[in-house]
Amino acid sequence: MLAWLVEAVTAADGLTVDSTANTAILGKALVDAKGYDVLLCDLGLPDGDGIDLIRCSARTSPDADILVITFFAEQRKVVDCIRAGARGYLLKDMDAATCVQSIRDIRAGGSPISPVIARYLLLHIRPENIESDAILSARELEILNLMARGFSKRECANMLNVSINTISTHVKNVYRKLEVNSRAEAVFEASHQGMIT
Amino acid sequence: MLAWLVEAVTAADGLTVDSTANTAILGKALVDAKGYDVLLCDLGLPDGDGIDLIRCSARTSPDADILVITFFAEQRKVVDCIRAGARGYLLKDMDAATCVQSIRDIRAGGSPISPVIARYLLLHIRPENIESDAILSARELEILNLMARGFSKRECANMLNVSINTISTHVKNVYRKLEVNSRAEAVFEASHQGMIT
DNA sequence: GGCGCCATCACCCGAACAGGTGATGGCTTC
DNA sequence: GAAGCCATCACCTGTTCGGGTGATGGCGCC
Repeated sequence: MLAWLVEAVTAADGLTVDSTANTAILGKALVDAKGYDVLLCDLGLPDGDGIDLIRCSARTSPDADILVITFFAEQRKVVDCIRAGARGYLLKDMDAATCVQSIRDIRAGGSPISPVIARYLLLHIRPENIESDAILSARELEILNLMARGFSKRECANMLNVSINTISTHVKNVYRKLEVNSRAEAVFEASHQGMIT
Repeated sequence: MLAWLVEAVTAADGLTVDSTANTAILGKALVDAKGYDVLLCDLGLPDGDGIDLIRCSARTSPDADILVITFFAEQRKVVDCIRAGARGYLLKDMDAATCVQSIRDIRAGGSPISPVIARYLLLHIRPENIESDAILSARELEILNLMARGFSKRECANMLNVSINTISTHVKNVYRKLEVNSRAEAVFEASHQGMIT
């Protein structure tokens, strides 16, 4: 696999292979040495997790693009890699042309991602909530936001120049609409549904 | 563009073009008629927003795959489309082969996404927070999660089979670590940092 | 013109909460 | 073996919150 990859990249116009490693320890040494533009990284290394390598590279060489090329397609691993700093994720079933094109894409600021992998990422984008969308009034949302920032009812009342009783009423209505019965739960729900940021 | 697309799809083995529309109103009629497997949708329609079409299709034909093919590459639009129900997003700069392959991919459960677009989605995945990661103990996190679900201290105490005083102590420590001083703020912060889901 | 929703305010009560102080034992880490 | 963190528990105080009931005026919609 490594040999195949090196051949494909070397054959491509304008791309050169700087160094290669087939273990996590050797890879770590290459990352520490810096000086690369793109890091192609597998996850299933024999002596360690490739994610650590990604994390390390993201810290020491933030300008380098990290492209994961692996067999693994578990949702958990995919998201972990992205969170660790990977900017592309290819499955080991693409052809040489796709691979080379992906390296060019990632260097151009894009994020080449195999369709199967991309589906996992899409699941992380919160879908629109058809029913419970914008059911809170502007005032209620405003107050809920203040609450999320830790302000008490009395503080909210002062900030909005209304009575604390008014705040209480609004809060109660928020609870009713979100079907919750505590401030923490309301903030949690609202945060989940993207109402507050 | 539409003609080019129809030609490419028709020429592909196993794919047929059911119907086409060049306005949002005509598109709406096709969506209402149902019976399609894949909806290729542009965003820049002359008489309406393509996102409404996506939203409508996602509701009436949830099993159909929606693939956005458009010039637009604004982050806002991209995320809105995904949230509305799109499962793929291609820029209008790919060749016929890529387009056809993408339709096959999306039908196979994948999500073909142009690299430029995918980068926007990656920005929506919360990166690892190197500093403030795992500063909460497992127990504290557990209790914070229960709190976010609306359970009171007493309820938490019963569920975890400990004293309510213990819960109080944990909660206080959470406040100290997150530098907050209310339950709502703690939940908000934790939710923001991805500690609770 | 009524119905619904919004925003505003008032009063009440019992429960919960924040914040403080203090204590114990266990478990790593240096 | 001392220091640090964790998990556990206790008691106290004043404040806040949740929930209930009730009221007013404004605005838009059919």
